[in-house]
Amino acid sequence: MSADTNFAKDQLRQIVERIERLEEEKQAIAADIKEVYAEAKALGFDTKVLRKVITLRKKDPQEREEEEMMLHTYLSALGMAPDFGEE
Amino acid sequence: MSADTNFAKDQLRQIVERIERLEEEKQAIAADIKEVYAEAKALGFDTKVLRKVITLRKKDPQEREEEEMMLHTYLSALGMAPDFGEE
Amino acid sequence: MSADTNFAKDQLRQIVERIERLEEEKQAIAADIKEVYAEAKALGFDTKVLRKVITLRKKDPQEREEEEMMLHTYLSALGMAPDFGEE
Amino acid sequence: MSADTNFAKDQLRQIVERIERLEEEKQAIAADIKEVYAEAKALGFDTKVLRKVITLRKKDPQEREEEEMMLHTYLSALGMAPDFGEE
DNA sequence: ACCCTCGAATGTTAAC
DNA sequence: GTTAACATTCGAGGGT
Repeated sequence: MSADTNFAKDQLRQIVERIERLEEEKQAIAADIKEVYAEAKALGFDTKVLRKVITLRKKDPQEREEEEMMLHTYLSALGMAPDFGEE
Repeated sequence: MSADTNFAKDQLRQIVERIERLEEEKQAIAADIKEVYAEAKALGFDTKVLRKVITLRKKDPQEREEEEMMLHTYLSALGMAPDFGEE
Repeated sequence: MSADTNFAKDQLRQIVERIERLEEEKQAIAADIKEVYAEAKALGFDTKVLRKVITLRKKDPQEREEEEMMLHTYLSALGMAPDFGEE
Repeated sequence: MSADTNFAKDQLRQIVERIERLEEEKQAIAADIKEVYAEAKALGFDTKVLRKVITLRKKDPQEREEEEMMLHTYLSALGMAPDFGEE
């Protein structure tokens, strides 16, 4: 088997290892998150609602952005956007 | 081969056919939607922005609901929700 | 506001309506598909496998084969090839 | 407002912060993984196949085999079994 | 204890 | 070719 092929093999092995290592870390963090929810539940919080809170807080900044875009939206579509002239 | 098995085979075949038929229809509609976007583009509309408009209009009713829930959210989490007492 | 702009507005409105109408139809069909899977399940079929069958039937056999070969190559490089040894 | 409620509020705040912190970390790792795939691609590897390799390595061989068997059963019923005839 | 609904994660495909 | 939207799939959580 050629040196090139062996080289490629080693590269592949390393790539796979790196990915698997990172995925383990990701899973570990996911487990931590689950744990926090479990604690919250033990403290009497409603986890379903808690998840919703997290989701909403995540989405909020996006929505602001989108609403801003919404203004440009119709204006652009109607050829009235400030930046674009009639072209 | 038993009658039961043949019966099962026929059922499977019918199920697969129905699903494939429905998926074709779904694809056809998806194609129609693409076409409308293409027309819109030809008319000078910005399709990216158009997609955003559609998305936002879809989300709006949901958001209202979610924001309403947001109020209950913290209240529930803090044991202050109207429905639940202190338990 | 100019006549042109009003015209553009109407166009936009119509486009949005057409897209939303089509998306509703698409959703309806998606619901039908779900229903068929539910029926299949009630009849004792494994929906997961059933989905795989549908997927397989969609794919081009040749492409599929090429992917399989490449997969085998990678697995071999990692010493994980099934059936065959190290070659 | 009661001391208890204030206490609950603080707990809630801390919980939310912890979760959000962990989710950030998770996202960071997800970004790292994407990066490794990008590198692999630059080195000439097929990322699609690579992802499949990773997936395969994760799965339990036994379960995998059972699924394969059931898949074969369904495909046979549809006259699509590979390698084997109608039996 | 099981099903079922929901949200997250992945894989695919189209647009630019 | 790269990025982002889209559809599908997988898994966890909650309800019955």
